[in-house]
Amino acid sequence: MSTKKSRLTVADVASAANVSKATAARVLGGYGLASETARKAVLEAAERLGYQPNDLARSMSTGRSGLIGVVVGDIENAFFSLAVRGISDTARAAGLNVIISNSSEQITEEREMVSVLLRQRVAGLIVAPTDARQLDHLKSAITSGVPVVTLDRWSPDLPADAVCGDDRASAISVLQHLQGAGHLHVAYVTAMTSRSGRLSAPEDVGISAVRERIEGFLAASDQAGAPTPRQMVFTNATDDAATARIVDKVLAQSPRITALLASDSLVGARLFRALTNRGVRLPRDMSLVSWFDADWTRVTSPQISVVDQPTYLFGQRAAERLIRRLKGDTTEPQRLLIPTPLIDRGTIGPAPL
Amino acid sequence: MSTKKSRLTVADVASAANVSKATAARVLGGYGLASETARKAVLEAAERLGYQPNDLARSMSTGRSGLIGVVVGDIENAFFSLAVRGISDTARAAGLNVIISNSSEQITEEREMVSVLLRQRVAGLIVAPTDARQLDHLKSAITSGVPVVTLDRWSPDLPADAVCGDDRASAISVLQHLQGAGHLHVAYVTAMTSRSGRLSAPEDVGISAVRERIEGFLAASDQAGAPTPRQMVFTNATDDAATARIVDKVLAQSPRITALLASDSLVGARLFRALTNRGVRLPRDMSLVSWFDADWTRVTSPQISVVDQPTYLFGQRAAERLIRRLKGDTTEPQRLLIPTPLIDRGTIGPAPL
DNA sequence: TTGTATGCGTTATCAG
DNA sequence: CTGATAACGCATACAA
Repeated sequence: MSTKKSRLTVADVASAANVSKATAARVLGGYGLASETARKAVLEAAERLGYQPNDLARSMSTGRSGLIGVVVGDIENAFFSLAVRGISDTARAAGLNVIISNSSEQITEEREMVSVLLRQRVAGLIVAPTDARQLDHLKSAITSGVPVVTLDRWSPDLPADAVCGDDRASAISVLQHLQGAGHLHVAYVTAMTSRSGRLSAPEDVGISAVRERIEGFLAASDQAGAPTPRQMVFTNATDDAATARIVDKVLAQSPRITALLASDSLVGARLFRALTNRGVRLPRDMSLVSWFDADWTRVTSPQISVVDQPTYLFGQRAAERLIRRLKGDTTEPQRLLIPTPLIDRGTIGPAPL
Repeated sequence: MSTKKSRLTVADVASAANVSKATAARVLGGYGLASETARKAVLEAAERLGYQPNDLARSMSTGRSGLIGVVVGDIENAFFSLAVRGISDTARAAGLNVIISNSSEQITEEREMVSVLLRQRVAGLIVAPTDARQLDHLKSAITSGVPVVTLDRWSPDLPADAVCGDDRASAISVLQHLQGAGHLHVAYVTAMTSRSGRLSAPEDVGISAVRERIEGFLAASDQAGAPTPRQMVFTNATDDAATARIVDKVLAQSPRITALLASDSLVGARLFRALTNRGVRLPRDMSLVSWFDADWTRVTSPQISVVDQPTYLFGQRAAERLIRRLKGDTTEPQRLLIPTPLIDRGTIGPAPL
């Protein structure tokens, strides 16, 4: 009799409590006025029947969805999953739910995911844009009133808050540190794909964080008088086999390369394995610095020197900024740079020779 | 003039195309009939205006939300983030979106998250229940018509599909393997918290996967004639310091413990660090096997022997099962056991003495 | 303080 | 084939 519909509504509670739908809605929604007696009757009825509000309907009415959308490159990567945790924790504390999706670092997937999230009427978006030159989908989100915060990446073309590491500066300071230890010939290795296996132009690097690190790398190399620094940027380190081939090239190169920079912790692990397999000893034969303080960097011997990117904090800050926007902050978009200090563990040594 | 409301609706498109709302809805929604001319007019207008459907409203109308809710113990843990990736990929391919939340392995948080997801009217739930003895919230979800699939964990009390590793069997086979190498005194180390630091009773282990592994461990120990196997289960390995204390206890114990089982890869890494710090050499002085084939297990030397839990596959299978349920499958709930083979890399050696 | 009536943007029914 | 019109579950002006 009573259970003809799938789930109960305010109307059911209202009639059970002998009040109008509006009154029941008011006390259940926690807004407007209601007498103490009415309130008690409604709450008692709701409890007894096991009423659960329908947030979908509420969102339709209010226009607010209570959802924020997140698009990261790859949730499997600890870099992002830590950031996601930071976002989740902060969002939840503010009563917001989080929908997460992956772009697999591909612009078509990123567009698709943003579109899906927009259709779900998310209140705001946190995105790690995979290509700084293709931001139209994010621009139009902003135009249509959905605030966007970019994570780990940034573009001057996009009027959105950004939370990033200080990539250019940290690349420079790492390189200077290495130069101080006598390393003139340093290579930068990234999983970014390219035809030639070497860097064409820094402008061709879609992920702004990587581009800025490379720019810093090139600037510091130039300044130290390193020859052909652009030839020292190796791309396509997408798996163990490809990375092993890069290591072979590196080891064969003359003048001898004495230090390696890994663009992220996955590349770092691949480099470490390839070097170890070839009997190269760290840091005696080769120095190594990896971006991101991943777990694995502290179980090797020696432990790996890293550029520490506190991505949980990235996530927290990004969520905080977004929440501020959702509360109506309309000040100028801000770019928040989070320091990413070098933690020199055991893989920076004096340059051999 | 034209842009008075925040976003456009079918009505806007309809009037722009000079058709009725109903007709516009039909072609935009891809249901019902429409003449070729009407269809063209509507699509053209939608394109021109930049119409984007409102999935919230659609969900309200249809009752289907197109969302599935996921509650894992900790998204930072590669075990879960891999599984989440498997879920996401599979769900997306079926046109479903995924809302992810963390329980932090605490039942109150798990309850809260399930409740939030239910209010969002998710179509189904994938949960890694943190306590097999507290499942009422999941039961009532099922009762109210929301299918549930449990991930990595399982309870006979819950009428839900489950996708798990074969924990009991793999624990037994690992122990037998160790026994074959002469190890009689083996310890099991877990991050589960307990007052005493040792196992009281297996029934007190809330996470069913861990309980089953411990049961297997105890059974195989008993059968091999190991004395007081229950004393060989060490709890509270929640961080490096606590784990180091456990290692001290282990090393001090007599008869000498010659092999360690790590309940997950975080515990494994902590054990590895503590052992290494103390100059214990693997596998000469101590053998070590960790559950989960985490990244870090292949950069140590020697590489770590692991029980391989293919959690991406766990996620895929769980999503597939859920999708099947959403399509109306009402057959008996099934428990899918996924093999978790031992990969013996370099940390199982002959027992010393 | 409470109730009535209407709107949110869809889908879906049912005459024309 | 098309067009009114009524849901869906809640919020909210406005009236009582």
